[in-house]
This record gives sequence, C-alpha cells and structure tokens, in this order.
Amino acid sequence: MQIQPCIQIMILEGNSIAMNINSNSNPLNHQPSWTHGYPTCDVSTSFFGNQWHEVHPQFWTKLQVWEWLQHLLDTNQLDGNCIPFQEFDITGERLCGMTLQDFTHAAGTTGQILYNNIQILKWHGQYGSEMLQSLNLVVKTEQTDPSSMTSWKEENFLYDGTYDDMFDSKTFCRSQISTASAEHLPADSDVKKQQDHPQKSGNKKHNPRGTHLWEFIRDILLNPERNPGLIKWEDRSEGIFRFLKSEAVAQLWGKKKNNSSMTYEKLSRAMRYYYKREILERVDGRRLVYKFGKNARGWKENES
DNA sequence: TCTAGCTTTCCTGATT
DNA sequence: CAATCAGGAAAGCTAG
Repeated sequence: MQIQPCIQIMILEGNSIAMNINSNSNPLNHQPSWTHGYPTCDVSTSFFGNQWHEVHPQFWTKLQVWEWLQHLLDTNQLDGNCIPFQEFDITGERLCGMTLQDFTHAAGTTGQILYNNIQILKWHGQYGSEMLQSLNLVVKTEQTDPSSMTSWKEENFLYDGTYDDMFDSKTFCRSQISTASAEHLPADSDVKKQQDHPQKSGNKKHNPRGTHLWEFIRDILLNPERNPGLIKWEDRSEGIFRFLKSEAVAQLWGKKKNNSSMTYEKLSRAMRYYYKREILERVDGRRLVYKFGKNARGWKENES
C-alpha cells in the first residue's frame, strides 16, 4: 500500500487535513520555459534569501517551487532524475492547485511524495527545518521493521538514508522505473540482486551524512534545471566537467551540509581525496576541471 | 565505547 | 598577486 507512510505522517501530526483540491489549473497544458524563462541565479541571494519554507506555498515563486523540489530530493535522497523539474516551472499558486493525479502524471510515483508534502505544507502554512526533522523522525520511528523499511524505500517513500548504499539514488530510480521488468534482468545484475535480497547486501557502506560530495556534483551536472550555470560538462562522454562558479557550488554544498563556512578551498580538498579512490581522475593543467573516475557511478548517458 | 568512512579544517608550498 | 592545486595531518561527525 503505497500511501501508508504518508498517511501515518498526517495522522501523527494530529490533523484532519481538509484537502480542498482545486484542479482548475492543469500543469500538463503548461509549456515549460526553463531554458529561457528561469531567473538568472545569484546563488548568494536566490538560495539563501527569502526562502521557500518561510512563505506559504500559495505565494511561492517559481524559484521557491524549485527550491522545495530540490529540498525533497535532498531529504529523501532521491536522484534528480526522479523529478522532472521542467514539469514544475510553475508558481506556488499553481502548485497548490495540482491534484494527486496531476502530480503523478508529472512525476510518476515520486509525484505521490510531492503531493503529500505539499498538502502538509498547505495545512501548516510554513515550516522550517525543525518540522522537517520531526516529520522524518516520525517516519523513522514508525518504520522499525527492517523488512517494511526496505519495502517502503523501494516504493519511493520518505526515508532517512540508512539504506543509501544498498540502493544508491541512481539504482533506486532505475528500480522504480523498471520494477515490473526486474525479473528479466541478468541474475548477476546489481539491481536484480538488490531487489531479490535487499537486506542481505554485503556491500553496505557507511554513509554518515547522506549524499556524498561527488554525488551532489554529479546530480547538479545531470540536471540542468538544477544547475544555474554552476558546473558544466567539458566532455560529457569522458565525464570531464568544469566548475563555473566554484564558490557558489561550495556554498550550495555547505548549505546542504548545514555548514555556512564551506569554501571552494575545502570542497576541492574533499574532491582531491577522490583521486585516490578513483572516483575522480586528475585533469592536469586545467583549473577547476575534474573528471569522473571508474568508481563514480551514474554519470554516463547510457547508464541512466 | 570503539571503529570506519567521509569529510572538514588548517596548513605549506607549488603553479597558473 | 590572487586563485587554484596538491597533499599531509588531524579533528569532527555519524552509523554500525
């Protein structure tokens, strides 16, 4: 039952949410204009100024809708591909008017998460990190049975990241898309193994802080809608990319890690540690240029 | 409580 | 000269 965890959230929040769903605006009729209609992003103000959670969703700008989506990706450890940002080139007013059907039409199973989250936001008007944390805590404590945790993660619900490496974001998205055809995968396929024996994976690694830096970078690169001129591909097929706004990327990374003192200097040190692990390869003689190594997954075009 | 993994922070020196 | 790169060392944080 897919909606169970989210229903639990609503019940535990103690509110009988009156879902006054207005479907007079249909986002599917709306032509996205991300490529030219999106405001130029000054990270220092757009990302850290008047933030989306300080405003009722009804009054969100397009940028704040975008920030909300990004926050959901982050908190739910979803791959950026799980949410088609171009489908949400809309204001908060329009977002609030979307039905569950609209959300699932726009974002597939992830639409369920978006819909439930926006209903909560509409009810509460606003929330900050404390409420987000409390919501995650509710989910965590309600899902004490490991087998049920696995299943609800597989079904694309809020989770706390404990099983990140059993289902890295890319695999997770793939499995979500292709669950029905998983039985056709080769027996030694990683996805197949994970789906057959998710809790028996021997490759579970420690991931104390959620998404790794290189995954954060990768996800920015893979989602132009989330990448307002921060990083660009130099050679997509070779996995070579370049930082355009190094300090802005560092600030975003710091924001994600709740570390306001993050700088490109520090971020780049973490990047350099990836050389030894072959997640990144050196690109000699070129400043701000990096290349994904053989241990970096999910960046190749034919891999997604 | 200990440990491992992954940064984060600070630093010195080299290079662009 | 500032920005960036390289990498050592140690500390911090978190989950197992």
